[in-house]
Amino acid sequence: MSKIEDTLVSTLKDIIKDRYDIADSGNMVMIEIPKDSNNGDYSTNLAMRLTKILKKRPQDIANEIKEELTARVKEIERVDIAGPGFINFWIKKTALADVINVVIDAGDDYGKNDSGQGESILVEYVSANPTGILHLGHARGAAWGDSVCRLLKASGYDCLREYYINDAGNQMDMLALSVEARYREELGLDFTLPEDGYHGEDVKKIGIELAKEYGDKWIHVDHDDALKFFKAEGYRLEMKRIRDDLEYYRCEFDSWISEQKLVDEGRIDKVMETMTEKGLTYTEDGAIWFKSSVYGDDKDRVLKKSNGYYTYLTPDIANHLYKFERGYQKLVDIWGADHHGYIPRMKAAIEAMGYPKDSFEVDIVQMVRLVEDGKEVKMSKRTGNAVTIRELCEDIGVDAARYFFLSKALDTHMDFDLGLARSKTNENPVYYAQYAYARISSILRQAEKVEKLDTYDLLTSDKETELLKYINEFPNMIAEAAKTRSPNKVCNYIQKLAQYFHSFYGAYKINDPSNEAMTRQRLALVLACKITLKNALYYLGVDAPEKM
RNA sequence: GUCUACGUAGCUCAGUUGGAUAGAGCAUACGCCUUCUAAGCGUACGGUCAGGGGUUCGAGUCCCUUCGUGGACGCCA
Repeated sequence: MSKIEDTLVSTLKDIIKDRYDIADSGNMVMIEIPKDSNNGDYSTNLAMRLTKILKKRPQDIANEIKEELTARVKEIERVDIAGPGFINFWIKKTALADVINVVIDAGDDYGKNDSGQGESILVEYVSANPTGILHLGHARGAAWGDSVCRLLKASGYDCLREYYINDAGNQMDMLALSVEARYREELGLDFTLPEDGYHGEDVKKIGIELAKEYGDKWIHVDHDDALKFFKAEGYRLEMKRIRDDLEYYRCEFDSWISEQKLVDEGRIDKVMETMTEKGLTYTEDGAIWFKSSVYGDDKDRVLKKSNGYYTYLTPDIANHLYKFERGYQKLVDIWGADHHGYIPRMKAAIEAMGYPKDSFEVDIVQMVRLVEDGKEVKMSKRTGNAVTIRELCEDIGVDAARYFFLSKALDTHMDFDLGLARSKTNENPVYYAQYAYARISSILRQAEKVEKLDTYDLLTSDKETELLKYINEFPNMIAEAAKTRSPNKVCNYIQKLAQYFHSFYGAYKINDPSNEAMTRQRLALVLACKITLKNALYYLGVDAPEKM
């Protein structure tokens, strides 16, 4: 929260304490920036909220608060009571401009805040199986998860970005068989690709690579050894591809958790054991079931199949418990919409094992439809398969891809307009924002000197005030976006900031040799604007170009 | 059929624990470059917040219901 807002809130709290003896334990006192600037620089609905407690008319309460407020806060220029009891206040222009020096001093750190108060939070995202290429379905969740973590880190959360690798299930055996088939194919031998196997280009390439490197060596060894080899190599090469794609897409991870490692450390058997000891399981039809319906799931779920193998659920429970065991207070997973029905059973497991139910949250990524010229693009033209992340980014650029995915709330079905993302025109929001940045950079390059000043008394026009107020809001917005895990708020902010800047630019000539004092003050404002815009783009993982 | 999300302007979407006359961008129409990046700015047009009911000082927001769309309903992962 900025200095002025801080002052306002704490003063309002003091006032209701002193005058009405009401201690604000939660967030009774809130100030907001009215949508309509005729309603003040800031506004509070405090009087209306107190009306029930005090049993007085909101207008009367508002008037009492107004008196106290004008007496106590010197930065306030004017206070009005409006509508049903809103208290609106105007801040002295000179106080608003203080933000310029705050921004310039903070630099890359402007926007950082401590709203997270060190809460530890583990975010698991992407976690695609190492059996195929990352495609469109992963791209939205990947950009989202990455940006959410950038926001959390900036807001003082202790955040760990984690990728869970499903490298132990029977899909890995299927991968081995698929790789083997492609290997044989490349060697010109007869082969059969399993029906449930992986038919993608990626596996085919792995077969070709292995044939090139090893010749027919793996045809002549013991078949089990060969399969072990194909599994290991398939896994290694698939993971390498995934990591390369994610890096290219600017998604970073702090931790890669292997399911196989959980198996080797005995964590899955341990979970099974503990759940049984706690009486959470029963045996039926030769399988071991988890009484998940007791904890809110639709029905009970199998943990161990009658053939003795675990289902997908059991290692995943171990995966999540391991997060708690490492000391994380809060777990956030980002899952595709097709896993939606899986949430209740995982929540059930977490609750059953004694952890608070709401310490685990899942953000669901709704489906994305690729659209071009008004028609849905289902398949890649090149490969005939699902469109991959890399293919998408090579077409429209990483900046546009990330920005588009981040600009819509995660839980809405999204149409991704390829033509729009590709276009380098004003229709495209990414270019709108980046253009503003390039324009700012150009202005600053041409200036003789840009520096902090002691006073900004000339920045009093509506357009300047608008910019100042909005720049001042930035750390609040970041805190809010982190708390609600909503990078789309940052996109909205960027669009509006760019708009304010473009409008300001259109109204005034900034480098004006005939008015040096004004030029210096405006240049400092432009610099603050540049820093804010750059930082905002950083939280999205989008580049801020100096030139376009 | 059951569960779960979503439904806001012609299109794509915002809308911050319920607040003031529901907002942007695009599209459409009309203006603005001998001047710091026109990839820009400005003006206008555009709404039964899917329909209905309820909760209250106040509902796009919360609850119920109908309709529509997507997804999930395996001893798959």
